[in-house]
Amino acid sequence: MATIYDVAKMAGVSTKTVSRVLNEEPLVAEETKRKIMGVIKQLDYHPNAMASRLKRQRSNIVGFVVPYGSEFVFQDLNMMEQLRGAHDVVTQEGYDLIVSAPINRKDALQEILRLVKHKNVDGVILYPTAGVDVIIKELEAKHFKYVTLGLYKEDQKTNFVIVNSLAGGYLATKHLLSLGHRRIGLINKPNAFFNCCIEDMLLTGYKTALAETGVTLDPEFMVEGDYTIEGGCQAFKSLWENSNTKPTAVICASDPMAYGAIRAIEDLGLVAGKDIDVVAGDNLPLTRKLYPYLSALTNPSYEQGKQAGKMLLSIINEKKDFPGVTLNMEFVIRNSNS
Amino acid sequence: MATIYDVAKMAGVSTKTVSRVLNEEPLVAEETKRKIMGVIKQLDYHPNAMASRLKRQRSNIVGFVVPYGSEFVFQDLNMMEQLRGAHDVVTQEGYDLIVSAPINRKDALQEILRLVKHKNVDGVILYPTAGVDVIIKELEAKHFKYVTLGLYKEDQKTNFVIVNSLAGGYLATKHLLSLGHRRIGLINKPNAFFNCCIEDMLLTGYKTALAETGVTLDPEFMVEGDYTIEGGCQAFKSLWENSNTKPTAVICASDPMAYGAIRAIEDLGLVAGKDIDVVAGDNLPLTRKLYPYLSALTNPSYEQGKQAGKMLLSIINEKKDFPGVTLNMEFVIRNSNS
DNA sequence: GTGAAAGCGCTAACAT
DNA sequence: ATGTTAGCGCTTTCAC
Repeated sequence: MATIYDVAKMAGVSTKTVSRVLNEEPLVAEETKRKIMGVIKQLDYHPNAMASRLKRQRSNIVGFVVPYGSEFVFQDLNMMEQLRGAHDVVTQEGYDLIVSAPINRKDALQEILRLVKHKNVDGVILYPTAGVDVIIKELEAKHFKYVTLGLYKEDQKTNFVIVNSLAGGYLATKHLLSLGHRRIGLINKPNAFFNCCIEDMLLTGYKTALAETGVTLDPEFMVEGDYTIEGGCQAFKSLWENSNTKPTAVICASDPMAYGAIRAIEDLGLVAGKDIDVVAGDNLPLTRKLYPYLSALTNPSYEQGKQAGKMLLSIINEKKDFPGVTLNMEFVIRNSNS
Repeated sequence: MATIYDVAKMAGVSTKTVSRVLNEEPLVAEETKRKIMGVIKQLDYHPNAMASRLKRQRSNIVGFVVPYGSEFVFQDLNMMEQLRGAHDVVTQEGYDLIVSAPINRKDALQEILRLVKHKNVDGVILYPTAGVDVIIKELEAKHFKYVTLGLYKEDQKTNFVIVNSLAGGYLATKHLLSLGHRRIGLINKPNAFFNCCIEDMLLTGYKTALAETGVTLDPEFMVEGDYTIEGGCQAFKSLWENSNTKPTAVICASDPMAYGAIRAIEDLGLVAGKDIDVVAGDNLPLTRKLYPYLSALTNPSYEQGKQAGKMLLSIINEKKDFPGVTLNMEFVIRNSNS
């Protein structure tokens, strides 16, 4: 493989001049430049990234570390959307993206440190999970760059991108109320799944809308799922069995749980979207195709990943923290009477 | 950040000895080793990956390049399964995985060369798409390492992992025949989607099974989808409209097409799995959860990714090509009368 | 506008 | 069993 020396020699210039051309620095005579470019093409020369990284002390790679193991992750379409958003924005800016999905939470924490301490990456995007606060303290002490998808502590002010579901929850509930529903189930996310410390805004929106309309809150209608299809199915069934007056509609905090709820509804011999109105929680592309009639909260997970990637690059380049960003969940009404 | 010199100085040894300890070479006295380990811990020293890579001329990173843009890719669960398989096996072996999903095919080809020529990665996993043969020729000329997921030319002998759907297609058809079906639709993959040059084994299996049972092949029952949900939906509808005697069962070459077919069936007021038997083409985890009653071909995409990753590492480490691997699609019967 | 030489942090010959 | 020294291929002072 040709090196910068070969190019320099053949062009009859110094390596520095070649380097200048490579890095598009000014102050190179047009002619020298043309000549060098010619030699580069002729030798099919490509600067060795490893060498320039060592010298620059920059890998131009960012890491995306996910907890819970690859099995979970690559099938979680929301996470994939976040990943996609991060991928798109960092590759756009000339960075590469390393994806790492260690098998369990403890490994994930170690993985973050491995990537960063050995200078494998210039920064990481990570999820707040139990124990992550210790890791982040260490990152900060050593000035390693990171962005969290969610809050890792209540008073986190910087370096995060989160989604607030308040408006979504409110609008979804309002919508169902306006359709005449008075017994609205809520299959919520588990109380401490990704982030341990933010208020449950979906629930708040739900409660607010009910209160505004003068509908009394029935604890029987609020259950927890675990974000999965099975969880949604079970949750709906327990909702149904344990409530004296059956719900006529249900809001699910995630799309997979909505899939599960729909299956549960069908198992009861009812028709989702007709006998029981269902609102999905993410509005994934897949959902729009599988159940086009479903009204849905819209989880901006792609945008979240994108913002996180963008923020991480800013943090890396400007060597300072950035204020956190909060995205809002929206709500999309679709025709439920298909 | 501490360097190997700091460690060497503090431990009162040479950098080489520290290096020996780091790389777990033998021939280091137990005591020196212990002392060095102590210093390493004390300084929280971590070898700089960029430096060792430059010296070793190895990045310890492999690339996974997907065509068709991130939007397509991160929502394609089969591709994600392949990615997951590759991820799991390469991370296990101490490599990192760069995922790159350029927006169009032409970019993807350039992306492969970029990753490899600049020594960003030690090798790439790639898909055979139109034009890839030129790229691969270049890779081979420069001894860059690669593995293809599919065949990029008819007579490819090495460095690929493919899935043969012959047995799956045969068994699926046989199964439907044994249930009494005589008019079996086939929603096949488009004639040249990923790989341009392998025989359509699914079709062969289908035809063989029909012939064996003495059922005459009806061209009306064979349509092409485009791998997507919408494509499957449309394909089933055209199958239905254009056939004089309607099919009573349908085999879909991919899971998303099965989802689409099911929607089409429902749109006709029929019940999938009862009025019309549906066989899905991948048996993705999601499918098992969404439509648990569906019999399905089983696309070993996770295994495919794993094998590809493994093969790539072998190619990198042993500096020679490896014979291609063919995995078989299997067939899983589930209860269709739910 | 261009070049000489030092050095990023590690590993590998080749000593001893 | 351990140390010395010379790079890996680039970028970067600083000088001209």
